[in-house]
Amino acid sequence: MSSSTQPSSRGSSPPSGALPLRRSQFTYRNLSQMASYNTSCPLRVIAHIDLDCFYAQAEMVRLGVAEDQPLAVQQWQGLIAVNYPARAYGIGRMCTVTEAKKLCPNLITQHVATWREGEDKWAYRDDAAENIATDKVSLDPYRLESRRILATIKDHLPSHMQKVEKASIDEVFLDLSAHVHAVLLERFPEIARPPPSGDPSEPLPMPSVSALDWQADALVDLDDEHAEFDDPDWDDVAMLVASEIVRNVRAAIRDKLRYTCAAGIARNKLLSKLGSAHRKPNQQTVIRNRAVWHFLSGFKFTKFRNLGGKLGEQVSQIFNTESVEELLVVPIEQLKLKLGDDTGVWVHNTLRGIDMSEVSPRTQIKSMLSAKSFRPSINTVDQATRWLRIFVADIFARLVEEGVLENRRRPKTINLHHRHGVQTQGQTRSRSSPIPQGRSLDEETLFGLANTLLNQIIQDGHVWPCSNLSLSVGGFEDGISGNMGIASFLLRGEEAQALTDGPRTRAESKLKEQSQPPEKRRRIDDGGIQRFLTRKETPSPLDPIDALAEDNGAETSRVRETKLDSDAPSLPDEGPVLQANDETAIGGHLCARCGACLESSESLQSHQDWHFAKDLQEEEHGRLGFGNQASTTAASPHSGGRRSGPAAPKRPGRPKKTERGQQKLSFG
DNA sequence: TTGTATGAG
DNA sequence: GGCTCATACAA
Repeated sequence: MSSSTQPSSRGSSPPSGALPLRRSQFTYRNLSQMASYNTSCPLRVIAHIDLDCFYAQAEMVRLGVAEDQPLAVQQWQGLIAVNYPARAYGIGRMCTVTEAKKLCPNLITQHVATWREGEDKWAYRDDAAENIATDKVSLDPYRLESRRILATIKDHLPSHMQKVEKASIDEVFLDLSAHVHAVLLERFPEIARPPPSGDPSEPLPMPSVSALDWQADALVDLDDEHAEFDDPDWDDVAMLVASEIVRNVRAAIRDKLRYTCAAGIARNKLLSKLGSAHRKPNQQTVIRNRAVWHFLSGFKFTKFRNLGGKLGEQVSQIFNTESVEELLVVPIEQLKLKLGDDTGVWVHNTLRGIDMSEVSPRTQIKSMLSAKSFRPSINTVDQATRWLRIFVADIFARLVEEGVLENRRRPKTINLHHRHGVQTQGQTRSRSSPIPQGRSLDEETLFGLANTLLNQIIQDGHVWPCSNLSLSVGGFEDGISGNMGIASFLLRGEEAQALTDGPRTRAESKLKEQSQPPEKRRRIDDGGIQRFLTRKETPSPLDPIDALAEDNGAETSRVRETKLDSDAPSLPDEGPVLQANDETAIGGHLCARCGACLESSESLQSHQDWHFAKDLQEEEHGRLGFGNQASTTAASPHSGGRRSGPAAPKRPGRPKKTERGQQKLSFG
């Protein structure tokens, strides 16, 4: 196939004879769509940042070992992360500790921190591996480091343009569209002016540069033969700017925290994620729109997000191939027929690198779980109860970090899962119950609830032997900071009144509703198969509560705004472009802050007031830094760890890329 | 609301 | 494999 099968590729590019008056394939409207994070904007720029073998790096930083020191993180007799120096010795995932040591006698194998019955805090213990029967793993040290990294990332983005989604403990997505938009206007004054014709659908002039300076570090992924002859258009320039931003963010993470990471820059989450996995340690990859087809064609689709499991298996069974290229020729009707309409359409789009899913500005967790697999199974209520104590201690400590004590956030439900039988098999059951709201939540209360759930499970019989138990809390809700904060004076009448009625009452509920579209809660991020492009009429006001929340300690004292009316007025921007049938907000008032589409200027104003209030609220109880609260851990820098083991996550994608064409001048 | 499955790191 | 997380869907 050629790039013409690719949606966004410059399908019909004029003969390379350079007419100075050639127009961009993008319009003024497309440009302004960037400012509102319109998911169908063809100039959208998304980045995915992925820490290199995160747990291993965290231990390296904690222990202060040299960068080239082989190190692995051990969990019982296995390895859960291996740094790159160790991988050079052939140490990988499935290595046992002894094998790893044999391969590299110099290897440091640091065991993860553990909770231990009788102790009230997790800690790094020299004898953890031999105490699998009494210890339980704690990943807290990594959660804390994850927060520091997240804060650093946010610190290096403009306070009103931090659209960051924490995808996992060591990954984030950034929607850099608005940020890049601002940089473009600044660097290219010719497009900062309104369209000469006054018509937003007028094409932009071509960028005033004939070649882009992709720094060596930001490797561009190739094209097929001819595409490189086309002059760069605005999407290429946008990618370049984003690549600069990402390079700076990575440098900050490295300089301040001593962590390296890989990154991918592309037009959506799907592609940026594939991009970050493309060149692994400490590098970044740009996938320009014109290179998408070439980049994807070499993949097995089972490498794509959501196709790595049973769905992918099902697809490959039905069509008898795992190749993207081969599946690409299957008509969409065929996909719909075999997979169902929604899934069929989703697969069809995904194979083509089309993904309109939002970068959901969520950095807070929604549930927390503490679990233990019992190597020798446990067989008594007493044993189970003792584990519950540890689970509760673990979870409660984390709840404190989340601000339960200040009633900042608290969970609504508690669940206990149980697995009967041996090892990984055996049926699992669970029981859950609401967590009484009202009074403050303490450790004993939690323990009582957990015990009740345990008793319920026991009553159902078939409990012993038990091979796994896990306790989790979820359904977190934001509370109102006790002193009915500053936020309240911004609220009008009844809302303000309600605020005083007590924690988390109608006022909050109301605000919540307002921040989330009517019907259900809009599915902002990925997850489900369907729902990807199809809809998206009004850009959802991304749950602002979550949005800013986690900017913990970050001293990002934000300043008032309301500004950027400059781009807001571009209001009803809609995205023709991508064939994906998505018309967007029509005739609404867009909030430049979050992309929400309000019906009237009044509601827009009110909505912006809400942002203001929320900001103040956040500012008020500015979350404290995390670094310290680790209190418990005896961060004693001892090095002679134990064994080592397998590797870390992902790996470099396999596509065969023909690197080429990039360098040249920079902006005029 | 409660419980199970799936997918991911 | 073990330990977390998130989400969709069924009961």
